[in-house]
Amino acid sequence: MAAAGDGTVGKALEVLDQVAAFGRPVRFSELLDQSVFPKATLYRFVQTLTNQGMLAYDPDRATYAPGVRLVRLAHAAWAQSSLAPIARPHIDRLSREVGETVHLAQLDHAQVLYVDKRNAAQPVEMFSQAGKIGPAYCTGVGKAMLAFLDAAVLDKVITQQSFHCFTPKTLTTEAALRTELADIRANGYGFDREEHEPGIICVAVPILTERGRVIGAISVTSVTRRTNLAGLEKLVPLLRDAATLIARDAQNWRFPDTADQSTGVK
Amino acid sequence: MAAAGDGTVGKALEVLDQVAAFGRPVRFSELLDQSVFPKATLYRFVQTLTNQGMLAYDPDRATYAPGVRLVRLAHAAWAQSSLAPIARPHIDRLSREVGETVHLAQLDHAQVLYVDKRNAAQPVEMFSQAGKIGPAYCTGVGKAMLAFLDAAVLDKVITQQSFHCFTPKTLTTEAALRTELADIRANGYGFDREEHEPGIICVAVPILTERGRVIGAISVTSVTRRTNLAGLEKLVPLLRDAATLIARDAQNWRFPDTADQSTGVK
DNA sequence: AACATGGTTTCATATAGTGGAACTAAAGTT
DNA sequence: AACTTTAGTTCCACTATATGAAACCATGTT
Repeated sequence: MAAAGDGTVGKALEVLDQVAAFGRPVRFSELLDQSVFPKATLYRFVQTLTNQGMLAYDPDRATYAPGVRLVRLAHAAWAQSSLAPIARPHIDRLSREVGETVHLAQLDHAQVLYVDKRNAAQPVEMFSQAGKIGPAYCTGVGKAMLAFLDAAVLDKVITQQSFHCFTPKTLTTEAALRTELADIRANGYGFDREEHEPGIICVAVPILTERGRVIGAISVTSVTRRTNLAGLEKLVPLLRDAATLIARDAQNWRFPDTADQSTGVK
Repeated sequence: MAAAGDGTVGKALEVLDQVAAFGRPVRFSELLDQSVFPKATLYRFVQTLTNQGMLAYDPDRATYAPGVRLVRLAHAAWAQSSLAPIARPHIDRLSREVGETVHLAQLDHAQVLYVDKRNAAQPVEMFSQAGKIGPAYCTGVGKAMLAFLDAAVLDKVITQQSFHCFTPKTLTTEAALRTELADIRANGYGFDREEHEPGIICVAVPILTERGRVIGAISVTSVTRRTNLAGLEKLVPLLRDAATLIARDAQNWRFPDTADQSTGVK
């Protein structure tokens, strides 16, 4: 679990996560039911978060939902610390070249966070995709990233995997996963062999800094009726190129040294 | 000011905002310089926020930036407590009808937060637009929302306006703004008369619940070389219709009562 | 009128945050 | 190489702050 040991702040953020996890506005009592905190404590957290704008209270329905302040903060996060803006041109090109859906993901805690997605055919549907999360142990991008983590970090992250069985092909043991990761590390790329959803396969490569730190992963997704693993494997060079370019750009990315910061909406 | 009196959590979030405000990765010392907190305290906050994923630490450059966890949370915030998903079809239609840029905004603290934008010509560029903030006292959407706030709330919000002068036409006094707001309240719509940027004008209407609570605003933006205020005024009925429909949908919006919450990335 | 149910406030207690100061690491200067 | 400065991290005694049981206040229910 995300270190709940970070004192009061950590606990408050836990509550925030809890609200977000509901996926819909929740009543205080619903939160209370599944909360580890006693009534009064939870109440205070919710109050604090609300008048901080991290939660939004709907007085008509008496419900709480993640607040709009998060949207503002996320804009900054997405623009600065996600790879999305840097990777955008490369993702675009890759998606055009391969004619399939391309995902860009990063690790958030022990989960995969999709920060961008390009669908060959359809136009972009951003926020509805960016920000979504998925399991690390049974997705292409997830495994590609895990494979290149430091041993110590990996150990911690692995303990946090649910190993829930989504399909008959899902890897459900630590041992199986570790074997797979070794493979991926050796090859430099990995597959999702219908481990998360039946009929859905993908190839993924990690995005590594020069120092070898994983900063993300990209993948090309397809369906079994259209192609197979061998078909996807042919795309590896393209993926690798894109990943390399993204890593390079990320490395060189320097932020404007000075300049006036205006409020910024054109 | 956003009640900084919310104990430890409030303080930590203040730090988070501070980092986000930089608009680029920052070093610890830079934060310290402009922080109200003593070194050790600030240090602990930054630590906590970092291992909570709210901040991301770049070891190569020794800098902090808003973390990816925010992106995940924002996804939930955007999907649930912003009007964007509900408003989307109406914004789309409006933008097609008027052939101009349409903005959807909500209030965040005392600022305007743009949660969606539809550009008649170009395709959507989501995260790069949603999440941006702007001043309330000199934008169409801002004034439209302020005009319909409760007196008490408005008083507080007005004290938080900077009244920075962006153009010769910017309203720079509380009195001027209050007069303007009275007008807007009477008419049900308001203009931005190049108050924020020269050459940029817009009409805006508030989005009101049946009970009369402001929940957001929409605007149509144009440039002076293409049209004028009278031209924009003709669009008011269309805007009003859209706003009404959005309000209705927001009112009726009920979230799935039960159903299994899967991890959810297709 | 009695009784839930959902939400808010109080208050004594101790846990958890605070911040001055001391320390270490690394970079710059003489 | 010794010496200073700057940036980042850890210590720890002190007390401000968070805690949560319990009481309380609304509403709606039987």
